[in-house]
Amino acid sequence: MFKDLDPLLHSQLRLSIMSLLISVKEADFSFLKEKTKATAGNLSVQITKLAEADYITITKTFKENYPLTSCRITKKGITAFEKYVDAINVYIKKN
Amino acid sequence: MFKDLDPLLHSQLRLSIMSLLISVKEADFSFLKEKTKATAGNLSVQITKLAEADYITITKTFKENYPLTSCRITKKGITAFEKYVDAINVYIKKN
DNA sequence: TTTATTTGGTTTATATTATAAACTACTTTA
DNA sequence: TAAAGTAGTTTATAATATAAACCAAATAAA
Repeated sequence: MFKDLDPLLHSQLRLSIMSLLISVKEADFSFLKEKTKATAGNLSVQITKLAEADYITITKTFKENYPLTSCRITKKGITAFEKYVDAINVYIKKN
Repeated sequence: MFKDLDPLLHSQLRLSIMSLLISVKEADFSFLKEKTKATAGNLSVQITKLAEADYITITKTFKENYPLTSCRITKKGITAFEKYVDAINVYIKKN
């Protein structure tokens, strides 16, 4: 009846991050923080989890002397997201 | 950008329960347990939470000597569910 | 008929998760 | 050179989900 919802994606913040990365392909920490309205700490934790699952890649560089953390979604991440979308639709599509 | 997802509905089991109640209108404990594959304890906890929020009503009767717990979705529950559907669509609709 | 098993749950203890607060490290500005 | 700002990370705590243990009554088995 109900497919399991990938617990890694079934989290408000991680889902927002993935949703953004699906559309923009690359986003830095500040952009994600602003769009999601998350605290920096929370965002840091959640992108790390997504990266550990290979759903995104995190690249750390410097931009004008400041550290810059950039995120990109991976193929695995896209697949997982699409699977999540299919699964949640079973729940939210009435009847 | 992202609407908040009602935390009461953003739970796999509670969402399954609501999804079922949206379509069947009334369901007893065993039915929900079977469809959701939840443990009885978990199901008991989650329907109680939904009832406390007035998203469902719980009616306890007896059927052939055994206790029978029936659930129905309320208007408030339907509204909340519809709002949740709108919100989650912001996350899962690519672009 | 008393013992075990099943039904239909609830309560409670634990594991997991999410979150914010506190902290680190460095840069810029006054 | 002290204070304030940038860009994060780590950690402590609160909230949540879940399963295990439990309870009460009914039925079946010995």
